[in-house]
Amino acid sequence: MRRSRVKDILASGQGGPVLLKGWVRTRRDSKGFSFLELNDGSCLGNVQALVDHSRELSPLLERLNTGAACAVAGELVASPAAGQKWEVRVSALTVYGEADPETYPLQKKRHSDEFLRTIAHLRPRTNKYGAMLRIRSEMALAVHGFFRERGFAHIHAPILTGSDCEGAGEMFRVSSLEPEAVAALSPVEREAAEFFGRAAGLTVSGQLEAEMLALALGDVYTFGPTFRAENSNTPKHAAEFWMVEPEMAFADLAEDMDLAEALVCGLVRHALTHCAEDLALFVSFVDKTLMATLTGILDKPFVRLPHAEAIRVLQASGRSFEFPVHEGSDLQTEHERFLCEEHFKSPVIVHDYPKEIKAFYMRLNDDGATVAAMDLLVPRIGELVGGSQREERLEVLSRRMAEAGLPSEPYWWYLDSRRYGSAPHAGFGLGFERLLMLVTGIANIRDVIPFPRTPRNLEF
RNA sequence: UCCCCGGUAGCUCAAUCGGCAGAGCGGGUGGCUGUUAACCACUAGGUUCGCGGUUCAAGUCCGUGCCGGGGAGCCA
Repeated sequence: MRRSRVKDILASGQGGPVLLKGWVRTRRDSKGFSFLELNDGSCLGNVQALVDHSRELSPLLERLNTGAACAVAGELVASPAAGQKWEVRVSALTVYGEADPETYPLQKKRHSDEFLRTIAHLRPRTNKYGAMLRIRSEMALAVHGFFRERGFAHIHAPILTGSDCEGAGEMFRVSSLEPEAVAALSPVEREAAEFFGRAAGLTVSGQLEAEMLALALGDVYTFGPTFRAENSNTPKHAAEFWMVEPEMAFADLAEDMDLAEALVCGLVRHALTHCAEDLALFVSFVDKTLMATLTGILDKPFVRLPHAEAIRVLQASGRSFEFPVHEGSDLQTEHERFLCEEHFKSPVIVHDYPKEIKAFYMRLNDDGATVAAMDLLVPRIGELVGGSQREERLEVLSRRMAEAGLPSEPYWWYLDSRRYGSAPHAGFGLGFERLLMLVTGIANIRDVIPFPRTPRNLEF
């Protein structure tokens, strides 16, 4: 007999013979029989199983404590008691793996996020992390669905990269050489000995490669792991995270903002319609205002305002910020939060930043002072998306690189795309984990990644 | 990396002015009941994060290291 999933059992319309395999969430003993509550990860809910203290079943039942893995076979019947629609009358029991209650860390009680992080290998068995991981999976599929519907090609940007200076952040070095062997080598010898014959690292962004493919396939996107060796110790930074990076040929900044807004709204809408049960857990136990936040995002168009206008709003607010704002200054976290959480009470897209505070590849506007960049800010998270129209004019791009102090040789292939058939194009990066934080209300990025990598944390 | 806060039983926390180490939950044992965060009784459980110092006496005060959280910067 094939095993039934809890999800299907709970939704089934009729009883009958059933085989269920899962992990014991709790066991309640009565005189003569016990209740087992089983979860198999297919959904938030459990199925209650009724086990008689018969001569055959009792010895097996005693081995089934919270956390143990087992199979129950029996009859699915309507439950006579309140609390559940169905229950399984167990006729046969198999114990796959016991869980010693003296040492099994998960108890039938609420645990702190901090404690659960120390047992990241077991926390997916809790309601909260199970729900988060199901939503994470569903959101990843929704990303692909969103772009597929719009005719974007999913492309795989390399994870190993030789371009050292993409400007997005500190890069992890990758080498196949033994550290002891390297110590004895001169820089030139080392380069020759390296696997790639040159320094290599983990990608900090697939953007440059995505641009090449957008200039061939039209509309493309990458969705993959990204690595930053920044010593960032905050609830919204991780050393390894997943980023969604669309890139559109023949698109300008306005179309870029349109896409970002559509993507965020599309994903939020998808969560509301496809993850309702798991989302309800976060509404009850993590963030009471979550529903209002999510529906608020869908309610009205995002506010869009030029950077200079944002500065004026901040100056006119009468607020005394720790970092006073002035023309040309970058927005601090306190400013971003004020704009979207207090002033507009809405997601805000700030665009057309002073060129001095943005990357070299962003398209220089006609004013010569600003670039066609945009940041999408959302309540609580801050920057969810960062993007721009790219500089497609070879001369301007070369000049901007020189101004930024970047050597042009390593970028010969990037510049080639501006030499041959260059075209306007635009794209952005969306932090997948930050999106999950937005959708679930989870406050720390370490809790939306199964095995988070942050400074000094590489266990599991 | 900087600033602030914290580290006490398996977990969440308390411990007054520096004066005998405590509770709830979880675990174990027994009881009871179609139970459902079950309930009742009993019970075991401690290098108070490490190192050094002050003191008759340190969980408590001082120094230092490690770890965790919050804020900032960097950004997705």
